[in-house]
Amino acid sequence: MSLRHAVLGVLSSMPMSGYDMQRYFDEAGYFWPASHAQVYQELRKMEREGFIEATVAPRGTKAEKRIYNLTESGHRELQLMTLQPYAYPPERDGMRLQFMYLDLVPFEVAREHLRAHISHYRLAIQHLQGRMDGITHRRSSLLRSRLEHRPEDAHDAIVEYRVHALAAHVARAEAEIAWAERGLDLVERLEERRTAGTAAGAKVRRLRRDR
Amino acid sequence: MSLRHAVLGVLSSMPMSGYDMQRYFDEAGYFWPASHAQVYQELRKMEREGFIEATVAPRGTKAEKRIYNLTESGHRELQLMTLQPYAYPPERDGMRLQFMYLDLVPFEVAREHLRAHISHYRLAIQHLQGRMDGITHRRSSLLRSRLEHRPEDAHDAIVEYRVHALAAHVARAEAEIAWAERGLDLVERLEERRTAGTAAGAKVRRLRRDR
DNA sequence: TTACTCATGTAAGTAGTTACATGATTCC
DNA sequence: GGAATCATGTAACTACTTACATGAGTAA
Repeated sequence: MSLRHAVLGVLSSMPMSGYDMQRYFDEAGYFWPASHAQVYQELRKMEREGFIEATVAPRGTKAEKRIYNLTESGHRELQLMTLQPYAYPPERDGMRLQFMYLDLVPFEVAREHLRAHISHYRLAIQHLQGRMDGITHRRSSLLRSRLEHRPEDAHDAIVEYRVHALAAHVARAEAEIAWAERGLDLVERLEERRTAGTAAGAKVRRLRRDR
Repeated sequence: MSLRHAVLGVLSSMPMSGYDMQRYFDEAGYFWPASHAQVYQELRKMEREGFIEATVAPRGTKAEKRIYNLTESGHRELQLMTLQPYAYPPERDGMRLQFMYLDLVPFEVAREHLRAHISHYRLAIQHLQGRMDGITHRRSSLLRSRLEHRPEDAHDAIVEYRVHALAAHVARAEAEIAWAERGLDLVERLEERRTAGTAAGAKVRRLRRDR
C-alpha cells in the first residue's frame, strides 16, 4: 500500500514521468524502492482512481511520454496518509534468521557473514550521507521544487524532517555495524573456548597472534 | 524464500505440527512471523520437495494431526542456507516515508506519530528481553530440544548466537527510540521557531510552560 | 552501425494477507 | 449446551520480482 504513499509524495514535489520516478526510487528511494514494472502499473492504477493525471508529451515523432501530476484528490490522499497513525507491519529479517543457526557452520563462515554485514551498512551510510548533504544544502532538485510551492515558513520543517528521516537510516546502520562488531568478538570468544587446550587450537592461536 | 529457512530451523530443533509452528511464530517468531495459512501451504510444499516428512498422529477418533520432521535433505538444505552469503533485500519503511511528509500535518500529529513509535519499540524490547531471558537460562523448550541432539561443545555457541540475534533487535529498537526522542525535540524546535513573535505563539508557549 | 540511454509496457510467478470453511476436543 | 482451543485447510486478493518485449533518440 505504501508505494502509493511514495508516488503521491514525489509527485507532490514535482510532476514526473514513470521513467524518472523509477530512476529516483533507484538512486534516492530509501524508504520505498520500486522496480519500473511496479511503478508503471501503480501509476496507471492511481490514474484510474483519480489521484493523479497525465499530460501526454510527444517523444520523437511517434512515441509518447506521460508526465504525471497530483490531482486535488491526490493531495488530499497524501495528507490523509500522513495524518493516519502508522500501522507497523510484521518485521522480517532473513539475516537474523540465518544468524540463529550459525552453529551449523564453521566459525570462519560466521565471521564472513558479519564482515559482509558491516560492509553492507557502511556502504549504506555513505550513500545516505551524500543524500543528507544534498538535502541540507538544498541541492536536491526534488526538494527545491517542493520548497517553491510551499509557504516560506514551512521550509525549515520540510528540510529538517527529511534530514531526520535519513538520519534514522544512518542511526540504524550504525547500530547494525556495532552489533556485527560485537558479533565478531563473540565468534572469537566462542572459537577460543572451543579450541582451548587442544593442540590444533594452540596452533591456530599462535598463527593468529603472529599474523 | 526465507519462510523456508524458518521452517527448517524450527524443525531442526524439534518435530512439530503446523499448528504448533504457527503458534511459535506468533509468540517467538521475531525474524520471520507467518500466518497459519502460509505455514500450512509451505509445509505441504516442502513435504513434496522432500525436505520434511510428516508422521500422521490421530486426533480424537476421526481427525488427524501431522507432525513434521526434517529429512536428511532438509538438514542439508538448512546448512546450505546458513553457509550462503546473505542477499540483502531492498528495505522498505513506511514509517520513514510518512515522516518525510510531516510538514503537511500539524505539529501535534507529528508528535503523536513519534510517541507511538516510541511505545511500539518499547513494547518490542519488553517481549525481546523476556525471550532472551528464556534463552540464556535455557528455559525455552525449543532450545532445550535442540541442545539435546547437538554435541555438548556446541551448546555455548547455540545459546549465544541466539541471544546475540535477539540483541540485534533490542539494539535496533533502542536506536529507534533514541531517534524518535530526537524527533520530538526537533518538532519542539520547529514549532517554537514557527510561533516565535506571534501573539498566538506566545500564548501557546505560556500555556506549555505553566502546565 | 552499434551501443547506450530514454521510455513504456505486459506476463508469469512468488510471497504474503485476509477471509471463508470445517470439525474435534476439552473444560465450565 | 456453549465457549474456547486445537487443528487443518482453501480461495481470493495484493504486492513485488523477473523476464520478456518493443521502439525512439543520440553519440561514438
